[in-house]
Amino acid sequence: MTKPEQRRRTAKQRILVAADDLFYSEGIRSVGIDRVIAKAGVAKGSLYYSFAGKDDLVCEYLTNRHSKWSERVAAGIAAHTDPRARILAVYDVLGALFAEPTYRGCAFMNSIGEAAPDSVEAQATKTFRTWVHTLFLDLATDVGAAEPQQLADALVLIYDGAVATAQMDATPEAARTARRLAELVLDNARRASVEATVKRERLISVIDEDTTSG
Amino acid sequence: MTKPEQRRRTAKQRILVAADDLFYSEGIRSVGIDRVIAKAGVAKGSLYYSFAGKDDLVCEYLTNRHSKWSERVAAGIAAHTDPRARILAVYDVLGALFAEPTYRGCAFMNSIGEAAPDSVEAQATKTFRTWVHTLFLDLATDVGAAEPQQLADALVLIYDGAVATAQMDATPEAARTARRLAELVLDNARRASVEATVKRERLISVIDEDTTSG
DNA sequence: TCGACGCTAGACCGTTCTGTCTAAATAGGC
DNA sequence: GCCTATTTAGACAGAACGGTCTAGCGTCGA
Repeated sequence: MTKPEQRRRTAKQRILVAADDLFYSEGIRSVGIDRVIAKAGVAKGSLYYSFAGKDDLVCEYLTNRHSKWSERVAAGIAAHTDPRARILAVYDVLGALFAEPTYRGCAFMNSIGEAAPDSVEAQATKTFRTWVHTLFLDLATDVGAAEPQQLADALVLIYDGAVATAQMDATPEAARTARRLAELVLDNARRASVEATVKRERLISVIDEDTTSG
Repeated sequence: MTKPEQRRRTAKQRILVAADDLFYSEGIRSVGIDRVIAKAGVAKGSLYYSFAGKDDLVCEYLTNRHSKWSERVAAGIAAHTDPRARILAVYDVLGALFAEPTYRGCAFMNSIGEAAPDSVEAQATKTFRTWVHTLFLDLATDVGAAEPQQLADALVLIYDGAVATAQMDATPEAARTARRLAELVLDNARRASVEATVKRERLISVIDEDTTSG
């Protein structure tokens, strides 16, 4: 048994690091097993000792991408307490991501573009999307929106738009545009929420009057 | 010389139709030459007689996608005269696209996800993106925005977001969300434009007073 | 000391890939 | 009918693909 704390990285870890780099920057189908093991500096047998096959490696690659990204977003959100600021923080984290020279879009978006509908990529993407939607629905609920689902849908679309625009135009500026858009949507949602509250209170007072007089 | 109008489709045309279907639905790298010619019902020699290679075929596939889509968008815009309605029409065309059962996202987005930075896919995508930006900048200018570039950036991001969301969540609903967002952005831009006009007029009247009194 | 575990080097297999080539058939314009 | 352009079927090449297998090496816990 090797201890988890060891000086030199394990072969499996080095494979995952190499695969992450290559798969993300060049696409999954474009990168062969041989290139992964060459970059990792391991023997072919090590790959098939640690992974059931390429699909298994791809699955771990996407799973790691998911967990690392969700942790990063969670950290960005956790830096704020104000519900509105917590939402906008997501787009700031995106901005930092876009600014990285290695940025090449969403790993899941890129993977399903070259994968079959029933592939491991599709499954991982489905899981990832569930996380995205849950994230924004929770945030939209916390901000006290009159229609949280509608707000969440808008925020998800803005999120996706930022990711896609930043990739295709190779500019981190998309994050600022997304943030501005999110602010606009939040302002609008707050206005709608206030109006709904006013309406409700008016209705209550009418009922009260009615009850009192009746 | 064969006339362009002939009963039976040319081998090249049939190859292009088959390639479009396969490349779009399964990804470029995932689809081999053999599958294309099998679907087209032509000999392998016909493919290499009409195209320099797979890259050339890919290039024509993307070029055709670009021209067909830009024509479709142009037609949607042309159905309206009001500048605001012309902008919103783009998202309605997207809605019709998303509703098609074969929809699988943006062909360019999918292609660069699996391609090298200096590939024909990247080149075609660059051309496509220039068209997207020009389209929205022209529309934003026509609507009389105070800052057309800023408005165009927002509309592009909403466009990209709709395309990405619709693909990843497999729902045409994204087009409606995008349209609502676009309306919000346009309302805001109009407000900003009016305010800017008021400010300018105030400034002018101040200068006039100054000139008269001085 | 020994055996299990993690790993290595590399040969090897069958398949699939893009692309070439040959040789013959089928048009259509003149 | 002739000439050229187009198309056919299929063998073939060379490379890359995912994956298997063997033989052996080091390390570390029991």
